Amino acid sequence: MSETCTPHSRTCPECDGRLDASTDETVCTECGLVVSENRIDHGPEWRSFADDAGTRRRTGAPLTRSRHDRGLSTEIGYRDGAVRLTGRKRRRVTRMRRQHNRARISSKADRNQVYAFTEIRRVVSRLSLPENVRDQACVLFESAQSEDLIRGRSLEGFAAAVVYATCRTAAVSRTLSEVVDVARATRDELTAAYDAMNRELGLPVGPVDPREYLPRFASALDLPSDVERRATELVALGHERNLVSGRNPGGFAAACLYTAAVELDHPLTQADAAAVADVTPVTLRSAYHDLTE
DNA sequence: ACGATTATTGCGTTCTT
DNA sequence: AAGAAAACAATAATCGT
Repeated sequence: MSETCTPHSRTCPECDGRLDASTDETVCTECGLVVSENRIDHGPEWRSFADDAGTRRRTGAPLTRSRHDRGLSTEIGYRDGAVRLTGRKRRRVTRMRRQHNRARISSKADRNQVYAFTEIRRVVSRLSLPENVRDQACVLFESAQSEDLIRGRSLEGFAAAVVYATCRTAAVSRTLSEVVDVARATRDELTAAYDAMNRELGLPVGPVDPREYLPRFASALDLPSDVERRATELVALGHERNLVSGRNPGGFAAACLYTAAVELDHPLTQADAAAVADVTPVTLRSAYHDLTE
C-alpha cells in the first residue's frame, strides 16, 4: 500500500524545521504544524506476524472477488524463517500443509469454482479487459452455480460465457468469436452456457450498440481518428433510420468504418473491414448499401 | 416452426496498374 | 491486358421469436 499524502518536502513549509513522520500525523518538530494527517489504510495489513519489527510482508493476497475465497485464505508458508525444521518435524509440517490446502478447497463446487475463476482470469486478461469486468464475471459465475445451471454443462463454457455476458452488460462488448478464440471452450459450449444463464437468470442485456466495437476495430485496421469519428456519426445515422435493429452489430460497425474510410479517401477493402468484425464481405456490403442512400 | 438475417459460392463487371 | 475489388444472385445455414 503506497503511502498517501506524503509531503514532497522533508522540511516544514512554515519554518523549515525537521518533520516527524513517525506517527499517523506528520508534524514539524519546531512549530508543531501538522503537515499531513489521514493515513487510513484501506488495504490489507502489510505486517507479517512473524517479525513485526523487521521486513514487511503481505499477510495474504489482496481482497478480490476473482479468488474463490476472496483471497481470505490462510496458507502455511514454505520458507522456514527463524526455525529450521528437520526430520520428522519437517515432514509433519509438510503433511499439515498438504492437508490444509486440501481442506481449503473442500467441496466439489469449490473446486469447480477455483478452476473456473482461474479460467475467467485468464480469458479476461487475454482480452485485456478491466478488473471490474473480471470481478463481475466471477460474481455472475457464483449466481450461475447457486442456481445449479452448471451441472451437465461445460465448466469452460460457463467461464467463457460469464465473461462474454459481463462484457455486454458493461458496454465493452466483444464478439462471440473474440471470446471463443481465447477461451478453452467451443462456440457451442459457450452459447449453451450463455443461453442457460439468459433464460434462468435474466441477464440485463439489450442489443449491442455497434459503437462499442468501433475503437477496437478502428485500431485493428490502423484507421486514423477522423475516420473513426465519422463512423460513429454513421452509426447514429443508422439508428435514426432503423438500419441497426436485427442486424449483426459487429458487421454494421465494420460497414460504418468502411463507409467512413471511403468518404475520407482512406484505402480500405471490404474484405479487410469485414474480417475484423468476423463477417463476410456480403453482409458488410448490404449494410454499406443501406447506409449510402 | 417461422421469417429474417447471414454465409457460401459462383460469376460477370468495374477499377487499377 | 491482367488482377484485384466490388457487385449481384441463388441457395444453405443460422438466428430470434
